[in-house]
Amino acid sequence: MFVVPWKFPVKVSMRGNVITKVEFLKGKEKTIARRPKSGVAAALYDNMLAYFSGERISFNRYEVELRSAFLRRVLGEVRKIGYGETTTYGELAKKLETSPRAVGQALKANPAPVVIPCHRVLAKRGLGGFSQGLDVKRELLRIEGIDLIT
DNA sequence: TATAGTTGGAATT
DNA sequence: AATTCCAACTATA
Repeated sequence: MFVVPWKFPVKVSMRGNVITKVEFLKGKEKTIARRPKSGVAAALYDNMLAYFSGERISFNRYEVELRSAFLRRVLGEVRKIGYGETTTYGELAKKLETSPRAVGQALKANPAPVVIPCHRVLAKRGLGGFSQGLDVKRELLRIEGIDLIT
């Protein structure tokens, strides 16, 4: 487990080389940022720092622990969304032949925001929701240069 | 199994 | 613009 310093510090939990959880602290908890010495964790830490400073980073090579097959299906599709691009719940639902609501649920259950870019999935009108807080979602979109209309 | 709740969307008033 | 219905999935009892 390690924490990446940012506007909203990011806490990353891992088991081996697999990411199990990513969360934003938003100043609620106090955790000291520290950098892993080596391995996948160190690479991820560096990638995150670069990402938050505006570099076009892809986290697709990192493995994330996903419980259900449905979650893997939906989030797998989400990971195909490129940097700076967006899609909607409806689009995903159509592609996966499911309902927009089910997609929303899967995204809410996403254990690793940022690594799996669920923030690039918006509602058809406006900007859906975000389990870690909408302020975080807006900030992430802003970093990638996506302008919100509403 | 039954039921209610979801980061939605479309239809209807 | 506000309300109502729909759909696929999950969590809970």
